[in-house]
Amino acid sequence: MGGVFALVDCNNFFVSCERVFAPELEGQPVVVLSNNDGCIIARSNEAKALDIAMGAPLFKNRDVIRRHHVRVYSSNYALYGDMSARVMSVLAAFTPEVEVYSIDEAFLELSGFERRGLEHHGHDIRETVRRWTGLPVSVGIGASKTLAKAATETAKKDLRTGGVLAIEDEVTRLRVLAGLDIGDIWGIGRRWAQMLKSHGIYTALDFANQPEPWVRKRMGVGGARTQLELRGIPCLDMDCQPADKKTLRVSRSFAKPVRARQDLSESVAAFAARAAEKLRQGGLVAAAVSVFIRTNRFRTDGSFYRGETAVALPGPSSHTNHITRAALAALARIYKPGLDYKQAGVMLLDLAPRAQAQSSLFAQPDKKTEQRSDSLMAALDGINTRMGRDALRYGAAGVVKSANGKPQGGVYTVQNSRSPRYTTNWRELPVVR
DNA sequence: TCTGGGGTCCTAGGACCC
DNA sequence: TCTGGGGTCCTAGGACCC
Repeated sequence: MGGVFALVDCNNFFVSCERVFAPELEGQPVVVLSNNDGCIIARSNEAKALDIAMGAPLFKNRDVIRRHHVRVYSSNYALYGDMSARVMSVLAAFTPEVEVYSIDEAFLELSGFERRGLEHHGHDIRETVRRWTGLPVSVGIGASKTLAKAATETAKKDLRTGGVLAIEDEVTRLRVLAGLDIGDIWGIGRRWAQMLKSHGIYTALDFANQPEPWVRKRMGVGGARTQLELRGIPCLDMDCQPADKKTLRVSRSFAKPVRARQDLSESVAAFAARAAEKLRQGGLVAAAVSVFIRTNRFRTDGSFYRGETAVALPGPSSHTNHITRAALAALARIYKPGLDYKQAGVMLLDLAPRAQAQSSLFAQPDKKTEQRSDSLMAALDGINTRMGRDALRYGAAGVVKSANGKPQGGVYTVQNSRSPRYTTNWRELPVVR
């Protein structure tokens, strides 16, 4: 009994996507930046070897970047999203049981492939993805998702594995867990790793062997589940249908602090409009809108302010004007004048499929009004699809103010070194000579 | 000077009800 | 003046993930 779980994980995904279209980056240190070019969110192996940390601010790494000629890219989500879809479709050819876990990872259920040899099968997957997409992946296989994750970690680090490792017997399981730092276990984050180390628990094996009640008491059901999974008892099933989203968020940091209420309102209105658009794309409606604003959270002088509040919509809706109005009402309750705001966001709550959403008893709009406003939204989305995002916007979202001419609806953002959208924009297709 | 964005789940405590 | 127990719902906060 029990399943066979494989995890396929793209190596240094964002960097690898850049390399597919710029092969001269092969062997060079490369990093990819977050929004506003603020943090380093992906690193090539060469960049990792220079001790450039994940999530580190760019400005703290200027020196090492200059000294070692590290190539720096702004993030290009249009490209990464498209490359991700290609990888997932290759994986779907291997088994119908694929769970897309994140932009660069998927779980596969491989029961029945044991006779062929699981590791052999893993190599087959790895080479096929490489051939069809140009992307390198690692494959880990085990009796639970957490063991598959652990196997992938090890396959990545240990070059002798050739990028594929299957945990098929007890000896291998013990060896892998003994070589895995507690903080590298899937489900054990920074805080818990710190807590466990303070109790002398350093490796995944130490943790797996800890008495269950002790783990349960300090780490709750989540910790207990991780422990069982490491022992080879699966607690997490495959989840091939993407779950229905419950919340949806649009937020940005500002490249420059925002103080004026008008500017903040325009940004929040722009986030609300974008959130409503995402909502309609998903065929969903929201019941409430939450807004947050915050000043610089890295300030140490105690001046940090964070305000957040939610406002219920009159009834479940996906209409830009309903959502914007609620967002601005929420903003009015938390805005404090005279502060330098660094970040703001809009979150839509209690999402439900549009088809089964019930109108509130108190806010039943007459059919005609509702139809008219539905077709207005459809027209808005249609134009923005054809002409590019934000071709048409509500006045509340303000005018274009980005530093590099990219329309962002009242938000001040920068993106200085984005690669072309090779695969999703006709004007930016790679040219073969 | 400069520090991402978008999610999920669990738990503890309070309000409220019977 | 004395004074129960249990269930449910909501919220805030904390942990985790990529």
